[in-house]
Amino acid sequence: MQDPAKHLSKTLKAIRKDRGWSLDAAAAATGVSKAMLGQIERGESSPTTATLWKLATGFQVSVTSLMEPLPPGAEKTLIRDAEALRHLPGDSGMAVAPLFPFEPRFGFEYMELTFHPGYKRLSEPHEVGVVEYITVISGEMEIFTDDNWQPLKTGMSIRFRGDAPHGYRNRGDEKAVVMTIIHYPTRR
Amino acid sequence: MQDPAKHLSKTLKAIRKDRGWSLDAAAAATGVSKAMLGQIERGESSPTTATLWKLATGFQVSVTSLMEPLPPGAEKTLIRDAEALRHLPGDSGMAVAPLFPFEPRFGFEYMELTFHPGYKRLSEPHEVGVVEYITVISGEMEIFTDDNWQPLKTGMSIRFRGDAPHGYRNRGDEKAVVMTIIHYPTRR
DNA sequence: ATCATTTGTATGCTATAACGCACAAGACGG
DNA sequence: CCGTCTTGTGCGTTATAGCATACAAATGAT
Repeated sequence: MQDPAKHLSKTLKAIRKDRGWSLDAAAAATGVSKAMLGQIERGESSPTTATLWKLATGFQVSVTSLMEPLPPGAEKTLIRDAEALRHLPGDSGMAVAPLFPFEPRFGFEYMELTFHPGYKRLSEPHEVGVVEYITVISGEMEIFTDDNWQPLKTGMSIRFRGDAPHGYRNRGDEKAVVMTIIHYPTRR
Repeated sequence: MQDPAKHLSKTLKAIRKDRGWSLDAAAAATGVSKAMLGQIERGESSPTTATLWKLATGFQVSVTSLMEPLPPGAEKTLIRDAEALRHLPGDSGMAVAPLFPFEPRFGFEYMELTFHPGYKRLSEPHEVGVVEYITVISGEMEIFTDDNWQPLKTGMSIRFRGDAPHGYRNRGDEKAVVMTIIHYPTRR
């Protein structure tokens, strides 16, 4: 997040110009007076949430896009090798390769997990609203969710609530490798 | 989006109560007077973007979470089998299995791509702010980004801008399978 | 019980968001 | 050159966001 006022004024004007709208046209579309629109664009006024709402709906954009400067820049290409990142935390039986850690602007983390034969773990519910994605890359495993164990073969994916009791286990005799996305709602 | 006023008042109070803060404590943390805080929580006042900013930073949450009602709930567990979903669009040489299509509240789509030997494709830049993640599940391939071809072996991942010219090719003699996440910025 | 402390709400006041209208600068055609 | 239209900005008024303070109800301690 940054200073919102400057961002708001700039993007608002940019959007309007992009559509070729005059202040009058924008006023008609949003229900906000053109005088106020001009002041906001010039940074002389900081609108209330009510008018912010009118602006967003009138322009058909999200409130977020008006408030949060989206690309915090520095969008560099990143390359990760799971082989190099993989490590065994504490108890083991499982290895984790944190490919792309959580970043607020994306809202999720992305990693590779390896479950060795016999591994089993029941996880406490996370923060409310968390959603987990799992794709089985090799081997087979089972996910506990909605009160039963769900078998997943290679190539299968599952999406389930992370804020409910859930678990992972590998009852096969070869290791299971999965890709995991954990999406957090509230921090976005 | 919904009526923001009610959402704001409710969530603001919920967050404050969740932390066990009094109006005084919240006022100290945010820099907004407790009288105003009370009015906002009661829906009697619609704050300006400036104070909305103070609230978000003081409570250490995103502006978005205060403005946009997040998950409409009903988070059912979903299971996808790439084998069943996989299909070849048009020209072919590539197969796509759309595991989890785009949903606004998550902000990304998630799919499996298969590139057959000899496949090559240069992609036009997408919408600005788009970021792509690719993990090579099997085989090897190359990604064109930042003006050169980046080789990726099995197990390697890359993250790059989708709003710049980029491409995919498979110069090996076995097919390459990758998992792809395409993240869209604040699209509505 | 009584007093002190902490809670949220109500009050009066100032700053400013928001409106409608009027105005000045440029564009275009006559 | 002169109307006429469109653009954005300036002005005066009203509505309300925002603050500081005072107040009433609840909580707690002795």
